[in-house]
Amino acid sequence: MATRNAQQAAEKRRLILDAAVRVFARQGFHTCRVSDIADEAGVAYGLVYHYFRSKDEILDTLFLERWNVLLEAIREVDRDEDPTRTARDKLYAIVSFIVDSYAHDPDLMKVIIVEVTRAANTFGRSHLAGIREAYDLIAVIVEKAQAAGEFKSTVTPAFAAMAFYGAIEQVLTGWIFDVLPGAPEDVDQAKEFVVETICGGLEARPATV
Amino acid sequence: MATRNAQQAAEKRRLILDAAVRVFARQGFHTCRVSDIADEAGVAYGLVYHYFRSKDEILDTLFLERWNVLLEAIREVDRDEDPTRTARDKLYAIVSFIVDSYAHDPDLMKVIIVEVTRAANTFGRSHLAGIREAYDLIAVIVEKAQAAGEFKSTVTPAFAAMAFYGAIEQVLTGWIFDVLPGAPEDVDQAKEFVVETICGGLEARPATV
Amino acid sequence: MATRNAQQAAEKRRLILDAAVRVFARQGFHTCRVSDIADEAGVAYGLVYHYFRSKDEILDTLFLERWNVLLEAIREVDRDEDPTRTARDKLYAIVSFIVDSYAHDPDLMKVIIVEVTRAANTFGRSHLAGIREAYDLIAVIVEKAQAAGEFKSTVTPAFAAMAFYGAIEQVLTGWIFDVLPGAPEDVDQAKEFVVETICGGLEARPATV
Amino acid sequence: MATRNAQQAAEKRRLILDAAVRVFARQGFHTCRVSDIADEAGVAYGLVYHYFRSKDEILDTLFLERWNVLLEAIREVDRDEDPTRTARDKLYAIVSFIVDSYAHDPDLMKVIIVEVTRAANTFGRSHLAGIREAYDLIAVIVEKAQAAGEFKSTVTPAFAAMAFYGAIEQVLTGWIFDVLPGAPEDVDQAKEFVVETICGGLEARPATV
DNA sequence: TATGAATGAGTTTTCATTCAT
DNA sequence: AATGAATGAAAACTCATTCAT
Repeated sequence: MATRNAQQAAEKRRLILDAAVRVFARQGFHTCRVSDIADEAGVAYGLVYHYFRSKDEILDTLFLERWNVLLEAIREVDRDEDPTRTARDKLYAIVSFIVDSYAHDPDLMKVIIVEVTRAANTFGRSHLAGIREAYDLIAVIVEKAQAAGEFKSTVTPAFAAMAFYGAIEQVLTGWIFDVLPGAPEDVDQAKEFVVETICGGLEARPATV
Repeated sequence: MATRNAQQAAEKRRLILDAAVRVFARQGFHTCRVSDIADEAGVAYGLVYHYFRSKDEILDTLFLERWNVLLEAIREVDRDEDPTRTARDKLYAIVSFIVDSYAHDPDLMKVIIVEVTRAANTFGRSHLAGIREAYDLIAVIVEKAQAAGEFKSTVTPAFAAMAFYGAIEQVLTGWIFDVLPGAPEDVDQAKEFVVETICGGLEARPATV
Repeated sequence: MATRNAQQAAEKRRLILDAAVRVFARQGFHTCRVSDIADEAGVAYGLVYHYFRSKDEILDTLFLERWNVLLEAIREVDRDEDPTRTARDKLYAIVSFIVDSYAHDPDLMKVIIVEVTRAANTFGRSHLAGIREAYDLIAVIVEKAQAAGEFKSTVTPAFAAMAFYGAIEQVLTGWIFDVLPGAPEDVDQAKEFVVETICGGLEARPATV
Repeated sequence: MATRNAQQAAEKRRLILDAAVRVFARQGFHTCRVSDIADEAGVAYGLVYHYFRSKDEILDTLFLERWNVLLEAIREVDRDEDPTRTARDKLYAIVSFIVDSYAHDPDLMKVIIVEVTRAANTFGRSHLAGIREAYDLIAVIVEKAQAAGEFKSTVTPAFAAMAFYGAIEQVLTGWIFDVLPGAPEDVDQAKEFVVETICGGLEARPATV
């Protein structure tokens, strides 16, 4: 019985979180009201405050839920000790995960990027540690590849990580803003494009003998 | 006399704009109050509304002023018909301009990026045309380079432009968030780094004979 | 339970409306603040906005509530098909209703007249259709009386209606401004006075043989 | 020279007053801004405050200028000791003056009526003495007519004066609101209509033998 | 757990009035 | 006399959060 109720409660909570994603994506965190979330979820106003301490906590929850999954995915990639796996392949796995996340739930990724990751003054600041960890994990991959000779050492790993992550986020932004074609095949191709651009570079290679 | 007054008025207006940059950079657009701007500028509350219709208009003005300069700079690069000038060199000129803009007035660039360029729900949406123009101008450079054989045609120009611009903005974001070293020499080196990463790629090239 | 709450909510709404009547009557619509209404009602500031979208909406509500009752009363008089009922009697019923309304709630009638009916630039303009309907209904009574020979046809019905209604409103204004004696017996007598003046005229009739 | 300047000053003052009439009539006293008046007059903002202490003072000036002329006109009518002149004739002279005032400058009469005469909470209150004097002067005419047997004594003079004045103001209101035809011939006819209604009454008189 | 009424601090914006030139 | 920039008090309205039921 208690379990039953606990489960129902968890479902209501999820209902509110999912509604919040749609509302934040549509109107933006600052522009929407708590009542918009309640309306979207079809629950009473006050119930939102039964499950969450504040409006901020909803966004925090949303971000952390997803970001921890992302971090775990990157850690998993990094943990792989298969010596035959290239850095390019690892980076591909990361773009792939992020792009698939977007394809699966564009609203959620939009909220995470627009309201947290890129919000230098508000949520970005308070989640900096978590965000930074992603950068660092990517940097480690680059660092190892440089040590192994797969990557050149012309740029610092930290910098390379930022360029790589920035390219990904900007592509998602392109889809969000509708300035980049976002059909399913484009989304898939984007994974290759990012890796090819960052790893292979845009320049044509001189013919090798 | 009239000239004198007009000039003084223009200076007051500038005073307010400059104060707004500092306040927006420090507290964020949504979090600051109009009175913070007035206080920072050392003028009376109402004077802000004498020169600007609304708080929004201040940010719009700030963005447009700088963004038009940026667009003009990119157009200038694009316009250059010197056949010996490589695309890599043109892209370098663009990163250089943006990075120098940041070095010259970090607060202003922070505001432009954080509050406009990356604000998908509010100002970013309303300035989309201007933002998009920058992407398009960069895409044209890539397209020409592909046609000339300098760049591979593996990725679309539009995509390449996003990756390039995203890498730049992420580097600035790194400085803003203080997760990337931002000493003067780092700032200068970043120009090379971006171009080297995007044009040359991270991967070590196979030895050419 | 829900009924209980709905009823209590309706009572709070009424509390605010009644408080608004007193405040508008005392200070005038433009001169009072929303906080004055909240204070007078003994509720929190925000509650006013929980029940009404704006300060304007409060006055609109107040006006419409009462004016619709007035219109219905006039329609009722007009609807009466008793052929023995004179136009003078019908007009008496109308003055009577309006004057009794004033006697019953002077503040409300003051607000309606001062802030709506006579406010040509603001609320009067937006409620013109409703106000006009009252004039028209009165005009119809006059028209019928003219056709039946009870009234002379020297003035147009529309004009007669305005003169009649204007006389009434001015009497109320006299009470509001305290330039006309407003004791209970005066109020009662005013009904006769208006009808006698408008129907019978001020002039002494030549002796009839 | 000084005279010249004084005259020019007087003209500027008049320019502002005339502009204020148009602006008050169009937007209403409460809704317009002092800058609207300045713009309409084509003078600098601050000049309004050179000639008038406050926005209120402009309306006060406008009202008093015209109202004193009106009072003088009524006094003149009253002063007339010609024993053959009927009260009906005197009342006709008063309606005539007011209606002609409206025909000559509708905006000014609109402002006086809407913003002062009928504004029980603001200007009406402060100009009550002047307004009341008009009522009293009319009442005296009625009183004398009653004493002379021209008018019946069924209603008090004060009451009759209010009914008479109310009918006039309502007719002007009808024109202002555009619910009564206001062509030149209608305006002229209205004079007869008011007097005929108030003095002769609406009812058909029984045939006299 | 669920509801939605109640609270009141906070913020933008307006605009009459003053004042330096 | 004339200008219009400068001042700042005032007020409507918003909305996150609390609370009684």
